Amino acid sequence: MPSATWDNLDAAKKARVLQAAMREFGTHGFSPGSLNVVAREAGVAKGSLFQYFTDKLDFYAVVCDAVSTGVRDEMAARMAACLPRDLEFFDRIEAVMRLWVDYFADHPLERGITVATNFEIDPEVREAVRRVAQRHYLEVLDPLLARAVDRGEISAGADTEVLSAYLLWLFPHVAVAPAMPALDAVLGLHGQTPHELSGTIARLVAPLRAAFAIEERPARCAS
Amino acid sequence: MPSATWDNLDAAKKARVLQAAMREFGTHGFSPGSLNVVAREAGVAKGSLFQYFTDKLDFYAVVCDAVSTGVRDEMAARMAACLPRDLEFFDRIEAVMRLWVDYFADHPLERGITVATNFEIDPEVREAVRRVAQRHYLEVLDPLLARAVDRGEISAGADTEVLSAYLLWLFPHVAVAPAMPALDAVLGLHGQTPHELSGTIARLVAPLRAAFAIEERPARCAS
Amino acid sequence: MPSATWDNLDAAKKARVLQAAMREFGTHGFSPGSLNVVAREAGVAKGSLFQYFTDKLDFYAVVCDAVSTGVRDEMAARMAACLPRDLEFFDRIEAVMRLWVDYFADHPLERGITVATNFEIDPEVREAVRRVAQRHYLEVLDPLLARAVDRGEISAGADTEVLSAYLLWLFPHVAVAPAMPALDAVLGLHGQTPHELSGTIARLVAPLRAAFAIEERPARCAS
Amino acid sequence: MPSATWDNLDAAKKARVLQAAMREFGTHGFSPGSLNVVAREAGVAKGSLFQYFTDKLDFYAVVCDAVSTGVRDEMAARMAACLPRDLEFFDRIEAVMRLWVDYFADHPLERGITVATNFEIDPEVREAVRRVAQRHYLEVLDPLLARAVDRGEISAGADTEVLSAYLLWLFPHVAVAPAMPALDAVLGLHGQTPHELSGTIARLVAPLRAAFAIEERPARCAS
DNA sequence: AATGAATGAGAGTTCATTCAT
DNA sequence: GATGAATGAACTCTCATTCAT
Repeated sequence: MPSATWDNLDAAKKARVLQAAMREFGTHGFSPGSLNVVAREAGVAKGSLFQYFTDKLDFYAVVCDAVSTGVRDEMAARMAACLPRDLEFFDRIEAVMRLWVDYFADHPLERGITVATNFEIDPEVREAVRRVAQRHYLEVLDPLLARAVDRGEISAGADTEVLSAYLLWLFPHVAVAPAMPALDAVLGLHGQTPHELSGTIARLVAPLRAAFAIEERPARCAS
Repeated sequence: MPSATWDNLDAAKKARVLQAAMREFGTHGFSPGSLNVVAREAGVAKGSLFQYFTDKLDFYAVVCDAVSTGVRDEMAARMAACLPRDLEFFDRIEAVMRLWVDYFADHPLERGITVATNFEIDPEVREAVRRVAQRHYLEVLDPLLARAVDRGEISAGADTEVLSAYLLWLFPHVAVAPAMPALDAVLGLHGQTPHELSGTIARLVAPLRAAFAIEERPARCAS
Repeated sequence: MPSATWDNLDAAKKARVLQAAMREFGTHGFSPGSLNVVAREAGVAKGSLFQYFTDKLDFYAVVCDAVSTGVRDEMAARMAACLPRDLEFFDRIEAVMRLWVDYFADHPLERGITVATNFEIDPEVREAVRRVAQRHYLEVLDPLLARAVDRGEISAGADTEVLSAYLLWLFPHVAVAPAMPALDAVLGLHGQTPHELSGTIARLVAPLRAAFAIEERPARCAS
Repeated sequence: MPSATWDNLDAAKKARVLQAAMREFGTHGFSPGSLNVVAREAGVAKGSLFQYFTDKLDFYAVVCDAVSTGVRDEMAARMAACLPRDLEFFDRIEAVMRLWVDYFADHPLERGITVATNFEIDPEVREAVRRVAQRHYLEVLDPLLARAVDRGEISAGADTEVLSAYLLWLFPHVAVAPAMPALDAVLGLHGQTPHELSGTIARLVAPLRAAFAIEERPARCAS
């Protein structure tokens, strides 16, 4: 519940504040993130932040909300622009994931907040921040899934909830792991080139495809 | 690199320090966790902590290491005690996962540290803490996987790295999600009864089984 | 010295501002009382307060002045309405004190400001606020005293200044103590019922009566 | 509940802290009093105050307690040293009051805290601070009163509670009013010379004497 | 080896006041 | 005349770390 002051704020200043907050919270997370630093980097008075937001958490929630909304919109646009109309479901998932990875590779600030959102340990904060992000993910995924079921690309009886759960883990994981040392210990996602990532995505999607797709493809997944 | 002083410390005091640290870091994570609180709750002088450890991070690393070692040992014992000799691989994974879930349900302190380890955002800290935990996981998983390949329960050409990656996500997830609101948005893991959890585990393992197992079971997974 | 803007202000808004200020300053006193809160609760802009008044102290003085004027007027009205014409002086004092107590019991806002006025510690603020209140008290008391002397109810040579001083302490004390824990330690004024208060008032007035009245009553005061 | 650290503190530093606190709280009261200022003037680190005391209120309570204990002890000593053995009760009260006034005239710091204690508006703070002071007052007054009753200087049936209440008001009033402008509006206590004060004290005690004393003196009090 | 007092930087938050609109 | 955004100083309180004992 940011104040009207925030809503009506000069767009440039708003952007500066958001940007500084994304950098700070994205680097250190919520609790260790410092409002002093945000204010300084944004070039606004510390007190001003408290005229925009009721408290630190409110501020953080707004930042995360703005980011996940922005990301979803941007992704929707890219999906509309770049994806062929009638890709099979898992091919589409792979394609989206690659767009996703590309986007976050180019947007370290958004990536930082995504990390912070997914790695928040405090229950109250996580609650405030994560539900929104998950909703945005699901609003993109659910229609894709529904369409896949409709078109018979996924077997009617498939456990789509579990599929959702896996995808909801996969998406942030591949977005974030390439820039996060010591996150993924097996596939070596950290530091992979775009080309390598593309391959890794295919490998990661393969089991889901094997398990869920009505196949005209081979079900076994070879390395 | 804890000091010799720490290594030679009276066992009871050592236990008190570890316990207090588990509670504090497990509740708030590394950075917001307070050494003041740990010292107070452990009943040792604040200064003593700095004679045992070089700094906060060193301390934290030792705590996390101790926990993940302890968990692995305990799990190894339980697996030896409770698991039938010749379970098929995925049946065994499910069984282990249930043991895992039971263990963490009864050990909130260890669960807390597991959460903190998996949700650490600071790269330096994560590095210090997470590699160890992952190594312990893999030391349990890898032999199981190797045996499964040996016994032909997994197809020879299967992408076992990807399987590892999935399992490495699944294990902490099911251990931790039941006690963490707003973590899992789809399957409702939070607050599930042991019986429900058992079913959820089966659902989560099903796709991996479908994708990787040499089947005598049906490959499709229905909800 | 409130501005003309304040004087000409829409009566309803004026009332809202005064009311909010009474609540805030009456609860916390001058220095800890917050203009932010007053403005918010009154539904006026923070800046407006500074158009009505030169600064916080000016504002506070106006509020206190308004309250003590209002109280005096109300008390004058009640005295005219409720008091028999020819009560003896100390009987009248007791009666007035009971009216007084009743009034403040029903007017927590006015009571709050009375407390704040009497408990202000900062000399400049106290000066600005207390002289007015005392003048109002004395404008009520002095005529009563004068009449009493005139009518021979108080001995001609009596030290009426001292009597004034005592009454000037007694009135706010009994008005305020019933609602203030830890003010009066001996008589237990805090939390007394109206009936008990009536008795306490009689006890408190008794020594003054004994010392100052030309007696047709017994001079000793028994408990 | 100050910490052991405080209790064992180097006496000189303790004195510096107490002195600085008396000055600050005595001048501005509890809430507007600044711990920053206290720390600076005492020459200790801000953080140190929080190792001595749990919070500001705890600190303040300790300061007030120390002051009222000190004052009572000093007064007891002076009473023992300066007062003739068998003064009549009200003569004694007057004498004590003069000692009292002298003491506070020479001890502005103690006077400041006495003011702050008696003028605290916040109920929680007042409770924490005032009960102690009142207890100290009563521990001095009650024996005097008891002795007076014993010796038949006060009539057996007298309402000694009311007498206590008056004295409990009189003592701090005369101690404090000479240095506080705008406190007393009638007797002009502010700025009186010691000699004038002595007379004022006699005038103030006179009515109580008239009302309560078994008289060999005239009961009427003339100005 | 153990202690715990001392530190000062920094945390989030509130404040009265200013002034451009 | 009314507004409310902006400010930066000040607030209480916590922190990891040092070091003399």
